[in-house]
Amino acid sequence: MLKMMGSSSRRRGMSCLLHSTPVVSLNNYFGLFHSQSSKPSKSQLGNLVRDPEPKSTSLEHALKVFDEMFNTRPLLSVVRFTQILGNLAKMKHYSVVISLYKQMRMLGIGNAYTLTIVINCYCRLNQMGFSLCVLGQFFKLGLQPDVTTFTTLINGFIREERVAEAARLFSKMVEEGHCEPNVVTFTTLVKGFCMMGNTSAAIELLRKMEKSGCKADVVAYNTIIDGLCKDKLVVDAVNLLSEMISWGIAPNVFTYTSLIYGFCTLGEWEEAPRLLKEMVSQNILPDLHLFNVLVDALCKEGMVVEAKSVVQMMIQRDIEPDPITYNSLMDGYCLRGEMDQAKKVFDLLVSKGSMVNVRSYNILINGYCKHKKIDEANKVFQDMSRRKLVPNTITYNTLIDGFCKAGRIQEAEKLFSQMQACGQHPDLRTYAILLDDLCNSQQLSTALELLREMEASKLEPGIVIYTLLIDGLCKAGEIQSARHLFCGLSSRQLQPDVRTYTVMINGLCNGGLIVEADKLIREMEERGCSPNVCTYNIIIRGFIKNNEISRATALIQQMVERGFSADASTTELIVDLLSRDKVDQALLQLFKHSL
DNA sequence: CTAGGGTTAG
Repeated sequence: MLKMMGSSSRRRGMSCLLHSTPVVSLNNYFGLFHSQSSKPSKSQLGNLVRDPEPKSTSLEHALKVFDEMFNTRPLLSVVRFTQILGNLAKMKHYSVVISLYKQMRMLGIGNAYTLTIVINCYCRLNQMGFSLCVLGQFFKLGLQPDVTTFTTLINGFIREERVAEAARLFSKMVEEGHCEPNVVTFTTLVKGFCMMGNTSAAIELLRKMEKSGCKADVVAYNTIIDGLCKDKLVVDAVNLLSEMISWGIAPNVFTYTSLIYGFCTLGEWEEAPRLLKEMVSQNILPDLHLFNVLVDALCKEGMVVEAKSVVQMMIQRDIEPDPITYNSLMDGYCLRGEMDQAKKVFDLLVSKGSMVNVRSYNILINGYCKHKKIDEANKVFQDMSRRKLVPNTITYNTLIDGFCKAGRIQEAEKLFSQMQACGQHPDLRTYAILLDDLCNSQQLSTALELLREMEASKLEPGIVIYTLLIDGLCKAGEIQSARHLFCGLSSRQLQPDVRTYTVMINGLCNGGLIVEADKLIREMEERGCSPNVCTYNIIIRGFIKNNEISRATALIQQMVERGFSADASTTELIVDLLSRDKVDQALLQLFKHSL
């Protein structure tokens, strides 16, 4: 049932192919850039781009320079040291920066810039605790953190999705008079609000920033436009585009990437070529990142042929597709079940040097699992070690799920032990997969044991896990235990969500506990959790089956009023009811309206 | 010499 109530309802795979023909023809995508003539020859470019190890060479160089600097007397200026640290940080050698800084500190070298770089490195390594320790060092060394330091810390919290703490630090910085936020500080927090899906708070903050005399720039607008597009509020995003242009702020390739993504996920395919034309006419050239977004959007809707034509176009424009491009394409083929094509893309990645990565493997393994080719999936999994690639938690979860769905529980359990032995930690999804399977095969005591194992480990089972178990218990007829688990949620600081309520209501209905089910659907509403279409269908079916016609009628009315409609099996029950003349004309009328 | 924006898998 959990599957039926599906979480992210993003349309995937075949369904859309059946219902919609792509609006945009290949010619539209191809024809776009024909006006642009001069292109550099590509073979040389390709060689340049594939410099085997640019990172490590400059890393070695930097380390050598640093070593000499440490041994030079008198010591060189702190600025020289800090410059190199900054460059290493830009090359993402965060832990290297940190260890070099520790050596610097022993020699007494370091200023506010140095410390800010170090804070940023800890943030990038998701080590906010250490970032805050470095903030403490400012005061110990008699240095003042500035707006950049605070912005870096705010960004660190946001990277860990700790948006409330980010906002608190922002206020603290202002209220305690440390420093005034600038456009970067505001934009950082705006991003945090967007990440939480609170785009209206993000826009409010943008307005507040402008009122405080701090002008928005292209990055600030891009951040909000992107947030809106991800929330499918593309109309609002386009309005902000007009607004920024009216202020004389020119959009760039980031702006267009977000907008194209937004329109594509709405299925408004004709907008992508239009926007591409519009940007090219303003001399903004699409880059690899933008093309990757387009390829992925097309693939997610099953339009792999079109995606492939975009890839052709990239190559024509001397933008080399990267592993991300090919991984998206592969996933597109997997979604359609065209596994031979997916494998071809995979082989292409392999042939292009070592462009395959763990993610490529995960995509292919998932494709095989979803199309019931578990042995193929297993073969691909075995192949990873030959390429010295280490399977991660996602790899194991995918394959474990595949084995479970194929009814091969023993192999699934073997993999579970193997992942722990290999040091890949099971996460909440791992447990969800196993619990779901144990529930489906009625092994409830094992499931409860696994729950206890989770509770004992560092992983805190979330509401999803409890919902799975409540559902399992209900289906096994253990309503009392299910109810007990449900009631215990609040003492575990967990809020039931719409699925938890629905699962519990379903259990109560199946157990004939109609009054209690009726009470629960009211209670969820009172607690700010509205029933969805699934909840209504389940409870209405439950009521009809228990011959509670008047309760069912009331809920049908409520459901219709809220714009939901009955699904096939509920409809069947209602039609049957009507044919047996069990209900009054009012319900008949109501039901006609709902169809 | 330090901070902010767009992409892929369960």
